[in-house]
Amino acid sequence: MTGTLTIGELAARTGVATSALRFYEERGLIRAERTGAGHRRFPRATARRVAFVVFAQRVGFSLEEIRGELAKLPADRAPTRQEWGRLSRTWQARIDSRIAELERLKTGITDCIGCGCLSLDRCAVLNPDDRLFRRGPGPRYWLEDAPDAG
Amino acid sequence: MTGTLTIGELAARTGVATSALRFYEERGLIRAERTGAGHRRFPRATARRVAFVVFAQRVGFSLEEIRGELAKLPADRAPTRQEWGRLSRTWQARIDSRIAELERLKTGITDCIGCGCLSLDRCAVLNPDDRLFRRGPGPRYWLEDAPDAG
DNA sequence: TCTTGACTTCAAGCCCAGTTGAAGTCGTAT
DNA sequence: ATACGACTTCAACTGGGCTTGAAGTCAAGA
Repeated sequence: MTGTLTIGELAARTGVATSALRFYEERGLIRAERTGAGHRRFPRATARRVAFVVFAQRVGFSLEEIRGELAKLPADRAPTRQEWGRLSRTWQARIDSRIAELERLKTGITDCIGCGCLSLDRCAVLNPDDRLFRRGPGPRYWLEDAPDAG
Repeated sequence: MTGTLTIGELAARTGVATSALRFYEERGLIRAERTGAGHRRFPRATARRVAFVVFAQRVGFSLEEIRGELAKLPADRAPTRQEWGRLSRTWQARIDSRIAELERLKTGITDCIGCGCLSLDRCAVLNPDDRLFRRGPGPRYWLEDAPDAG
């Protein structure tokens, strides 16, 4: 019980590879102090942050989005009940909109594709708010869903 | 009205770039005949297949998974009501399991991360069937969800 | 002393889902 | 005749999310 965790300990507790943890640190999702030898020492609260990263990725958020959410939490201590509550409410709102999209897609496959309605650019299922469906080039432009909403 | 579509026409009808359509053909998701000059001619039913690809990607399936689903449909004519019904039922089952996972994640963020339960490898939210959570190295091992189920 | 194991950095590589660009071929319109 | 636009192939590049490997540092144990 040292109060901090080595990268190996953190990896063991979270199931996330050390290489991934270094990558997350580089990307600003987690932070570590250094020992005299230059070794990382993570605050114990980091395990919760890593868990959040894993969960959020399952939901479909990019690391950059997750970084933005995590920036609202203190890096070196456990969040208060209030702080955690705020975070998890915005998180739940995002999940809800994701679920709503899936529901649309579920009926869309019969109603929309099945019937031959194929103007995807203006499709109400893919593009409910009449936003421009495609935004600029790049591999992942389909996957965004109003990332700045909420 | 030629009965078939050029790649440009298919792109215009679906909103999917010609480069992506060539990529889909290369990956076996769609098929085209060739004119004497080597130009692609797509059966009209291809537009429906492309729509399916776009929808399925929004849900979160990889092109390889989508290829597997599409392989159950005829490439060069519209699917019968039966064929389409079968496909959309398995599709809906997949969406349902995706939604169920999101519901688990939604409560998991407070119940599981919030309370400090951080044994992600054996976490019931991430890994409900007690499957091994991590399967081999590779960037995307979190994202799979029993791809061969159904 | 020497080896082992955990750590460090840095560069390169991998997979996915495409995009981009160069170089060339058609067919039609002017 | 020639220019234009739509098409072709092929190779190289992008971006996200890491992993892998090489080369080095440090502390503890046989």
